[in-house]
Amino acid sequence: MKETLVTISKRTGFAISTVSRVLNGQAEKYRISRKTVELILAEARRCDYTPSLLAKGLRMKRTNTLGLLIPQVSNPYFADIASAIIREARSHGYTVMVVDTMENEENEQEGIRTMLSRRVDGIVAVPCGRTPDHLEKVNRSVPVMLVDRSFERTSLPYVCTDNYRGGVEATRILLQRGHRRIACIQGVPHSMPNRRRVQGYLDALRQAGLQEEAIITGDAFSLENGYRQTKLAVAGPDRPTAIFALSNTILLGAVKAIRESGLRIPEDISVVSFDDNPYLDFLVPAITRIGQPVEEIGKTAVRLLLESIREEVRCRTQLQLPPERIVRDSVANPRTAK
Amino acid sequence: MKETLVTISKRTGFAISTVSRVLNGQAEKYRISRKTVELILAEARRCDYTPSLLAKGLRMKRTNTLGLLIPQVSNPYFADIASAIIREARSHGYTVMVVDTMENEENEQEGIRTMLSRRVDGIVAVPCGRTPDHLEKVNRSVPVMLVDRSFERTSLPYVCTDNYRGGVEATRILLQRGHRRIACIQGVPHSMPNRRRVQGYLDALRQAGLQEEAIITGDAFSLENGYRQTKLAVAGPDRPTAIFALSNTILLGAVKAIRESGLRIPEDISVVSFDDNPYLDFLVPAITRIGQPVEEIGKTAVRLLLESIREEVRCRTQLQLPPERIVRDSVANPRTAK
DNA sequence: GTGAAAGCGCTAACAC
DNA sequence: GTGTTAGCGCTTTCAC
Repeated sequence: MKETLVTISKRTGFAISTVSRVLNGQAEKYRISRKTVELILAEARRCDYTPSLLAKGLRMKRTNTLGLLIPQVSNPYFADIASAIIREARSHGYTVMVVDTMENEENEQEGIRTMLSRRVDGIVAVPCGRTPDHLEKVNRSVPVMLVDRSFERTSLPYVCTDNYRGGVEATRILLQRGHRRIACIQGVPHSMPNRRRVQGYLDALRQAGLQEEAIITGDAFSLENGYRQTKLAVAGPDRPTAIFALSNTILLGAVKAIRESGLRIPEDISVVSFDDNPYLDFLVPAITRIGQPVEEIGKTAVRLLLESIREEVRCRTQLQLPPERIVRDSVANPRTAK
Repeated sequence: MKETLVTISKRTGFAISTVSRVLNGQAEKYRISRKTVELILAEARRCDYTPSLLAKGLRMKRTNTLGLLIPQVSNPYFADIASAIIREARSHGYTVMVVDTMENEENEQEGIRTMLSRRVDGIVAVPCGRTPDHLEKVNRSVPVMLVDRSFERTSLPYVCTDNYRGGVEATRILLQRGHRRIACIQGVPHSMPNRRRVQGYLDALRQAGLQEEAIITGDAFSLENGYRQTKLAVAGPDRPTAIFALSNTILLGAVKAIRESGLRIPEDISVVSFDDNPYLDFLVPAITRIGQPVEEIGKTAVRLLLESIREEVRCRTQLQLPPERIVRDSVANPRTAK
C-alpha cells in the first residue's frame, strides 16, 4: 500500500497538517520544533514516502507540468527542439508531456484536450494548422507558447528563427559567388518558415536586380520533393547554377538527383541548405547551410512561458532569433562566370 | 472559472453522479433516459467541459500516463525510439511524460521520483546505470519495461535488438569478403548492447578460426572515439583491412579519420556500422550497416507494458528482435586478398 | 507549536 | 432512472 500523509501522521502521532508542513519545508515558517521535524523526516525517509502530485495539483491548481506538441518527434530537427525544451523545463522543476501530432491538426487538437484534462500549467507547441484560431482560444485558459512556427498575425507569443534573414543570407552566399540562376526548392508553401525563407530569397534577388530570375518550385519538406524538383531543374534547358534547399530533407533529395545526373557539386552546381545537422559535414562535399539556433529557441520559449505562468499574465513576446551561416564546400563560382 | 461536474449538475438540475455517468458513457448501464443524456451532453459541450484527470486519477488510482526515461532525446536513434513509444502509447489512450536523463544515473533516479509522484501507470526506460537494482525496486511499485538496453541477469522485462546477432552478421559480411584483420571500435564497454555486439564479433571470428586476429579498441559511443581509434589503427604497422563501428557516431569519426589519411572506402579499407540512419545512404560510398528494428522495439515494449498494467501482473518477457542487414557500398574485398 | 476540518473534482457503493 | 455521500491525498484557514 502507498504511503500518504495520513499514514505518516498516524505512525508519528503528529497531525496531518504538521506532517505536510514539515515535508514542504515550511517547518520554519510555522516554528515547528526541531525534534518534530526530525521525527517526521526520518519516518518519511524510512517508508520511502512519495508525495502525490495528483492530490497536490488538484488542491493547488498547479501541476508543474508542461505540454509539448511536436509534429514529428523522429525528425532530428524537432528532436533537438524537444530535447532543449525538456531539459530546460526540468531545470526549473517542470516535467513535460509530449504529444506527437504527426503534422495532423486533429491529433493536435486531441493532444491539447488531453493536456488540458491533465491540467498542464502551460503548452509549448510547434503548431501544424493553418490558422492560430484554435490555439488562441486555448491560450485563454492556459498559456500557450509557439515555437519554430508562427502565424501571420497572431497575438500568441512565439520564439523562432529569423527565417527571412536566413533566406536572405543563403541567397547572398550564392549571389556573392556570381550565381544568377538560383532555384529555390521550397517545402509546404503556406507554412510560415517556408514563406519567410522564400521572401528572403526573393528580396535578396531583388536587391541584386535579379528579380526576374527567381525560380521557386516544390511543395513539401521531403526528400522526394527535393529529388523530383531537382530532377526537373537539371533536366531543363536553362539549368540553374545553384540550388537553395529550404530544408535538410529537400537537400538530400537534391543531392541524390544531382549525383544521378552526373553533375558535380560544387563544380557544376552549387548547393545551400537550411537546418544544421552533423551529417552534413560528412557528405562530399560538406554542405554549406543556414543553421537555426535550436537550443536557444527551446530554452527561451520555456523561460518565457514559465515566467508568464508565474506572473499569471499572458506573454506577448514574439522573438525571431538570428540564424547561423555554416560555410562549407558546396558552393563555388558558376561555370558561366568563369 | 473551470467547469466541473458540479457546475454542470447545478445547471442541468441533475445529480453529480448522473452527470458523471453520462459523461463516461455509462448511460446505458444505468439506464439513464435519452432525454437526460442529451441535456447533459449538450450542456457539457456548450460550456466546453474538460474533465480533470487529476481528480479522476486520484480517485481511480490510474492516470493513463506512462513515464519515459531516455538518455538523450536529441540522439536520432533515441528520438526514433521515443517517437515510436509516444505514438504507440497514444494509440492506446496513454500520454507520455518524457525525462531526458542525459546518460546520468542521478537524473534517472530523480526522473523516476517525479514519475512516481505523478503516479504514472508504468515506466519505459532506456536505463543508464550499471546495475538493475534501483529499477528492480521501482518495479515493485509500478511496472517497469526496459528498452534498447538491458542487464546481464535481471528479472525486469525488456525489448531490444539481438545485438549479439548483429555483431555476428556485421563481422560475417566482412569475413565473407575475405577480410581477416577487422578492427572493432566499441562504445561504452560495460553497456549491454556493446558487450553483446563485441561478443558476436568475437564469436564470428572464432568460427572462422581467426580468434587471434581480434582487435577491439575504444570506449565511448562518440565521434571523437571513432576518430581517435581509427587514426591509431590506420597509422599502425599492420593496418586492418576493415573496420566495424559499433555505432553511427563512431562510424562518423572513423570516416573522418579514413578520409584524412587519404585512404579510400572501400578500396583501401572496408567499413560496416551499427544503427540505421537515412543519411548513411548519402555518404560516399553509402555505408553498409546493421539496422535495429526501432519502431518494433518501441511498439512491442509499450504493448507488453500496457498489458501488464491491465492484467496487474509483472511482465517477465525478455525479447531480442532480429537486426536488419542493410548492404550498401562500403565493403569490398581486401587488397591483400586480390 | 500543533491540530481539526473544509474542499479541490471525481467515482462508485448504496439508497430509493 | 436518479440522487446522496464517502473518500482518493493534499493544502491551508482557523482555532487553541
